[in-house]
Amino acid sequence: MAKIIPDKNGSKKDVIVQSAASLFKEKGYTATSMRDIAETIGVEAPSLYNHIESKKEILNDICFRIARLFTIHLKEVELSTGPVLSKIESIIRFHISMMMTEYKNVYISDHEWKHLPEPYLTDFKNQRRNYRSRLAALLQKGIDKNEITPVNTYVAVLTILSAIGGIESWQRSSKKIDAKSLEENMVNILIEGLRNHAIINTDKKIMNQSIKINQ
Amino acid sequence: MAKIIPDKNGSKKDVIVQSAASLFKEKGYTATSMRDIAETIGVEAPSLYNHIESKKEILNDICFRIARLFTIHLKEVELSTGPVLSKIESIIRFHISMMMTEYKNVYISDHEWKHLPEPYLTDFKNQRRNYRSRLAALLQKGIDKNEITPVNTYVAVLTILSAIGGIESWQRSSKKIDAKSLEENMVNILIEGLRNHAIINTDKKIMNQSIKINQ
DNA sequence: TGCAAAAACTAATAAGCGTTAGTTTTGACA
DNA sequence: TGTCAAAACTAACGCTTATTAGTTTTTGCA
Repeated sequence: MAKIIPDKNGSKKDVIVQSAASLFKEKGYTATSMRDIAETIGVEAPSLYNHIESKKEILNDICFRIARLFTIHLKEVELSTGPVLSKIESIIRFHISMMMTEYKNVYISDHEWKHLPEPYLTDFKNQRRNYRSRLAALLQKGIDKNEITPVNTYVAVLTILSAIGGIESWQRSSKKIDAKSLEENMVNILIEGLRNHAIINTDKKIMNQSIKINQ
Repeated sequence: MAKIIPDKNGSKKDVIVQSAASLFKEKGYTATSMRDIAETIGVEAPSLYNHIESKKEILNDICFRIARLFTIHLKEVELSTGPVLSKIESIIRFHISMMMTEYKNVYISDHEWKHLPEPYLTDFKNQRRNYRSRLAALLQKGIDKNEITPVNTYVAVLTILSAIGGIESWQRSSKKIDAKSLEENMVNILIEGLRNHAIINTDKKIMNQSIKINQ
């Protein structure tokens, strides 16, 4: 009789959720069965229900935990001081670091949220819309201050988010290119794409200084 | 007794494939049933099999048709003359125009290819790898010629492709922003992010001229 | 109009799905 | 060691799946 071995947290549920996450990422939520999840853990499918409510609950846990982490960081950046372009850079770097440390879960949150059950689906979509609006507002402030080149903020937000979200190999990045270099390249392309290159030199010094997160 | 009304091509299969595409885009391939597809057309599920081989064949048709269109265009660009940055711009604009005219199908080709059956899955992945390699080689040529800022070409390719692929609302873009402005904003962010801003002024004239596609 | 082919239908298949019920095993503690 | 709850198990439910078989209807043409 096999059993679920708890992780360092002591939570058997986390073992199930993270095993499921691997399969959701690889095969998609719908194509992954409870029997698939059970098999990778080494138990029978009904045993999972001693620890979780339903398959949908697993997806809920993944999507909302990731959404919360992003929202918390955005709040911190909004409350910080410094040039707008540096704030944007901080957000970009946070997204990249999330891709490094939480790749599977971020991927699922990005690609499988459609299968969330109501009313959670509506809630999730609202949170996402809210996040993007606030990011767009930040960009607009940068444009107003001549730090960022005049651009449609709606397009810019989606460009940034999907560019980062689209890199498939953040987690195994050591193969083709090391993580730090991956991050610097990506930040550079996006930040230079947004920077207002028409400004005078004295402003550049201001723009390149980094923000201070208020703890 | 309902029936399938052929489109202007005269092909009933195309009606099935495009109806399926709408559902695949909305609910995902696995979550879409043959009964779902049949219902939107107004027939019973088994009737579909008079025109198609299987559900998998539908996905195959969609993914490989889109892949072919991109490959054809890339070949044209490779055979054309002009500055590399203009070639890249042409590719970006083609991707954007594909998002406008073939949104559903491009989305499926991007997001549902995992469910292709072997050996088509392997074939598709090879085609995609090949496409990206050739795009990276093009970028490298631009870097060598000082048109493009030195950057990891692997990262740049994925940044470009996923940025374009990630804009979710190309087809209903008229709501928030018109198509032309969407395109110009996106091209601007990406091209400026790649441009080598350290070069001298006389080079700029060359870089801004457009390429000539050899017909 | 009559005939053949195309294309629709109904009924049914075997397989797989998430989940529940009821039972047995396990592990921690008295 | 005996007890009790936690957590595993087997069996099965009701439902959905893609697809096939066999039949009926529709369509295009002589």
